[in-house]
Formats: sequence, structure tokens, C-alpha cells
Amino acid sequence: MTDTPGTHEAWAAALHAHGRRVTKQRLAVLAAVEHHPHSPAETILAAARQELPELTAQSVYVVLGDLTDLQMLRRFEPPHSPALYETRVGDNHHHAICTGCGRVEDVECAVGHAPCLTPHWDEDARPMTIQIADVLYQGICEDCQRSHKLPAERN
Amino acid sequence: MTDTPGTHEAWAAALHAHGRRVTKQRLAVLAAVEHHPHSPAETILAAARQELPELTAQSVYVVLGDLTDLQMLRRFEPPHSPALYETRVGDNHHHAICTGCGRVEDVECAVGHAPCLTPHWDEDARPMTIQIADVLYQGICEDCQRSHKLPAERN
DNA sequence: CACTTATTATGAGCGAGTCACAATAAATGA
DNA sequence: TCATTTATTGTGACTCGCTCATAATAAGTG
Repeated sequence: MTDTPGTHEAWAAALHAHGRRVTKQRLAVLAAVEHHPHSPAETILAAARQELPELTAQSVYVVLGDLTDLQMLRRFEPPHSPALYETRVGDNHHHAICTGCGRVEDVECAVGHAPCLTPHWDEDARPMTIQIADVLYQGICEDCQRSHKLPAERN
Repeated sequence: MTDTPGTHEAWAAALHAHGRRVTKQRLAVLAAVEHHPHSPAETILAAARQELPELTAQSVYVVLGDLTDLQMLRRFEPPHSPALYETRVGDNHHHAICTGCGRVEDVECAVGHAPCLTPHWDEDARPMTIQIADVLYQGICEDCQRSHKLPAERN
């Protein structure tokens, strides 16, 4: 049993399963995302460089993009923020973001799979076949509320 | 009665009510957004230049940002797309975007006001006070489905 | 071990939007 | 009506997040 989730062995197996080569760059990126959920590429790069100092930013972008396409990572893009990545995948959970400090919390999806909601179309709308319903909650976390911090420029 | 919605007079009155000066630039931008809902700044600029050719891109950004803060416009940012603007405001409706062609349709909000959903927090999450629940449906419109168009690079 | 081809590194470049500051023009009052 | 004040717009440089083309490298294969 070499596939305890979150280990290099487990990631290596998953990469294999997707027909990808197992490189130290990919393993470093995966580990970095695992330990820094809801982080942008820049943070992932910094974290991954702890274990692989010669890693470049461009490689991180390439790897993140590819692993997202493979569904090994999930990407979401809050307003006024670069894209954020996480390893929690396949449960269609949602996110809440604090408009004061930008902190992100996971929110359960009651349904557990996509789409968890079905749209009520306008009368004059041309309906689509919905695959995903992404929900982004926006609010204020306790800390920011206490410090009367206002939404700054975040909209 | 000078405030039939969508007329220059109506926009002028609304601008006044918000303590803003009534300029031809703002009126041109508002009219452009009205006639091109779900459009990016670039499209708004092109449309507004029909009636005001000397308008600059930077002014459009400033005006759009300010009017959005005033809640006279609503902005939303689909993945891999510049920000889109619309004049339909205050009803907390949602959006559906086609992953094939990027077309956007309005979707009614059953509740009608924000937040229309309440989050189910993770056990270890630090809850926030939620103000808005933004829902973005992603799917495929009939046209793209017929033409077997795949999600291209849109994620 | 050599070789093939995926992967990563390098460096230029792009789209969308922001910033600082000068020019202009709405609103106000004389 | 005109002059004044100050919000608004225009100009041009610049940033951020990310992509693209191409060369160098290294993982997997026979």
C-alpha cells in the first residue's frame, strides 16, 4: 500500500494513471498545493522551491494548468484575485471568501456532486445543458468584523 | 415623468441621486451597457464611441468601476474572461455561461435577494457572515452542443 | 545504456486593468 | 451670464498574472 493520500508515492501513482511522467517538479507542486490550499501560483512556487529551489514560475503555471485539466487539482478564480488552487477534488464543494481579508473557507455541497442546483431560466432565455453550478459565498470573517475592516477595494 | 428606465433622463436622475455629475461620458457608458448586457469593457467602449467617438478606454474603466461601486451597474467575472457588466441590478439574479462559446444567459434567483443560499460550514471552518451567494452555472448551449463544440481552452 | 519524446527552463510578449498627473468641463454662486 | 471650483476625463507609463516560442533537460522505453 503505497498510496496513502498526500504522499509522493500516491501522487506518483496518480500521475502514472494519467499517463504523465513522474517528475520532481510535479511532485513538488502537488505537495505545495496540498500544504497550502486556496493559494495562488506565486505562493505555490515559493512553497515548492523549499524542496526544489531551481523550480521556475513558468513551470509552475504549466504544471498547475495541466494538473487542473486532469482534475488532479481544482482551480477557482475569486473576483480581484489571481486563480487559487487546491487538491480537494471531486466532491463539488464550494467556497466562501472574506471581502475584508480575502481568506477562503471551504463550504460543503449538500448534494456532493455537480450540478448541485438547477437554474430557473428567464422566459426569453435559451437554456443550456448545465454541468456545474459554482457557488461563491462572499461575506466578512469574524476577525475583519471585529476590526471594523471594510471591503476595501475588493468588490 | 422623465425617468422611464433606460433613457438618458433616467440615468441623469440616478447619477444626481448619487451625487455624481452628469457627463456625456457616463451617459454614453450607461447606454452602451444597457444595450450590450454581459459585455466586457472593450465592447462597452466600442459601443459608447458610436455616440461619443472621443471617449477613451481609461475613462470607461473609471466610469464602470465607479458606477459598479454605486450599484448602478453589476460586474461579474467568469473564469478566463475579462469582467462583464450589466444594468440589471438589485434582483440578485445569477448567470449561466456556455463553456463552448462563452455566451451568457441570465438565471432567475428564486429568493430574489442576497444571500439566496446559506452555507453548510465544514466542522473545522471559521464561519463568516455571508452577504452574497454568487452562483455561476457552467454548461453547453444548444448551438455548441449541436456542433459538437468542445470546451476548448475555457475551463 | 542509448534513445525518444515529454517536460522544464529561458526570455520575450500580451491582455486587462491601474496609477499619477495634466487638461477639461459640470455645477455653483456672484 | 460669467467666473470659479472641483469633479471628471484624457494621456501615457506601468503592473500583474499569465502565455507563447524555443532551446535544454531528463523520464521512461527497448
